[in-house]
Amino acid sequence: MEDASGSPTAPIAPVSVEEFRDKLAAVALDLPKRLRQCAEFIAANTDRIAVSTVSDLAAGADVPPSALIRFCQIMGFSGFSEMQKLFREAYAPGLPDYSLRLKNLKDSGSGSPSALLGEFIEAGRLSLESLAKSCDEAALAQAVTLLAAADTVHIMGLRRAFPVATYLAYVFEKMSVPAMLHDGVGSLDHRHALRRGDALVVVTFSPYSEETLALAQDARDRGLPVVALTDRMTSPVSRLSDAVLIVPEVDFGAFRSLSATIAMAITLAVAVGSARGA
Amino acid sequence: MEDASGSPTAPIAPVSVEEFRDKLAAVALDLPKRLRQCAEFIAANTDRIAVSTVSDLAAGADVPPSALIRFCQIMGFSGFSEMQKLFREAYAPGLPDYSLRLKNLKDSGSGSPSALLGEFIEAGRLSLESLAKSCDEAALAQAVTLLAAADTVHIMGLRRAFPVATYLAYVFEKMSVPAMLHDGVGSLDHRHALRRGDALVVVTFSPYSEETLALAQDARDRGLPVVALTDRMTSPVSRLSDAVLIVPEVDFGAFRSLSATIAMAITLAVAVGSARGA
DNA sequence: GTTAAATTGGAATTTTTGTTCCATTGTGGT
DNA sequence: ACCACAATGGAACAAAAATTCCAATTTAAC
Repeated sequence: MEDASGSPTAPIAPVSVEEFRDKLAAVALDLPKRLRQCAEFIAANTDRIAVSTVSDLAAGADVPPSALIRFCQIMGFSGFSEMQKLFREAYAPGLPDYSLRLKNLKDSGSGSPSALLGEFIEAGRLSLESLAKSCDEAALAQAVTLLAAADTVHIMGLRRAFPVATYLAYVFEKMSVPAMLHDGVGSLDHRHALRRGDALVVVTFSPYSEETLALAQDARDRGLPVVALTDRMTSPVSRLSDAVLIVPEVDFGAFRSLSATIAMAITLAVAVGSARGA
Repeated sequence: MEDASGSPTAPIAPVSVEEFRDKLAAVALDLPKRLRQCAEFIAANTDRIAVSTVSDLAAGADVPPSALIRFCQIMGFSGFSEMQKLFREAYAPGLPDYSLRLKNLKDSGSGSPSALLGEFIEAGRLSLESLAKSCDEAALAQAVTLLAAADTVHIMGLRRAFPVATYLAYVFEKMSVPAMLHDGVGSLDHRHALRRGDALVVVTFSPYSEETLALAQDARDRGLPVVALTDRMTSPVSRLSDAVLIVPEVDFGAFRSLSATIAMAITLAVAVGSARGA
């Protein structure tokens, strides 16, 4: 800790990408040759820092690795690793402590209702962000195509998937898409409602209910298109479906915020409605 | 190149992220437990492969590092490093900020399903943020108190509120809270199910359905506590309720994402369940 | 032109990370 | 109940990366 006041360059490390750029611009001007090369190369390739090694970047800047390290220290970091950390965290904000967050969620479950609400809001927000990143566009497009071509769209989902199923049915109706909601009441009574030219949407999360899987199997046997809205790619409906939409929902114990699932459901319904030209 | 034909799992490593996803979906289905955990975690966090170490990812998937390496080999790579290389090369710093990315989504292909999904995600996120700010803690606490003291909790909500009502019913059941879901099928048949000592939760949004309002009025006349989950302070249920929970849902087009409403519903149910259990 | 200070390159070292291997555990079939 | 096989976890190992250090070189000052 000898840099308390005497160092020519400020010893405080940037804590954000913006601060980093500012400091870089400030420092770059009066720097010896090799270090300036570092500064210029880094300025031009800031985005590569997160995924490169010291030697990669050093080679790119045409300097020895040690020079690059020295540059990092001038920027205020202890070394390259610490600098890289900044960029790695900036790339995936919020998600690194995913599992940690769930733990916090459980711990604070016994607190006040509004604290609980805060946690569920956070869970929902995480789910939505995650969905934005991991959405399989091809599968979504495929699902829309299949459903848009169907005569009647059948919807099946029980237990915690039931709210989603009812919501889908509601929006389909609003969009003038012929849709039928299957509840599990009279066991498999409704399966004969599936006719040639129809399509089936199944919504199911672990633990996957037998009735839902049975209906999907039935539809598949008859050659009808099946679209699945589920939680895991290894869900048993995957092998029964022509399009599988994975929604990465953040659970709290047995409970599911459904934010991402609802977003996916409404998207599906509206896109299908539009595609039909209704 | 010794992998020409003999290996049980296809030995050809993906050369693009798309190929990777396809292959992942193909192999994930028949995989033992730990390896499946790997597959699912990787599927949900594909974007973090480029900037993480083996132990980071293994910890996230809750498996030992060796299992993750084995998974990489099953995917056709020689090890983790080779797999990571693919993602480091494909690394595009195109998503600096979440909200910015959504803005781009709106601007670009406003007709495609994934653009639409972006819209709904954003709407949901805004709703959740808004709820976090505007939550009436006193009303929430009051609602929990009322419902925790009730014998049976009755739930009513139609049309677009119906999914929320079914969700509430589901979570109450999970929390061992005696609950009864009123659907509007046989008109007002169920109103006699409301008995002394019970409480009612109504969920209703503009335009407020007559049946829901009627049931709330009925409960109030009989002196039963009524909790309302609604969209406006000026909603007609307000004057009929002992606790009014306002959820500021952001609409997109004619549709309601329900993210904030679901978050409020699950909070209510879990808080009531805890209060009763304690 | 000589000397002192600063800068540089690269070898040596330390730390971290990735990979392999084997003993233990679990599972399905006779 | 036993055996054979597959899967698993973790310790030992190997590889690679980051960091330090010092001798060689350059630059600036007198």
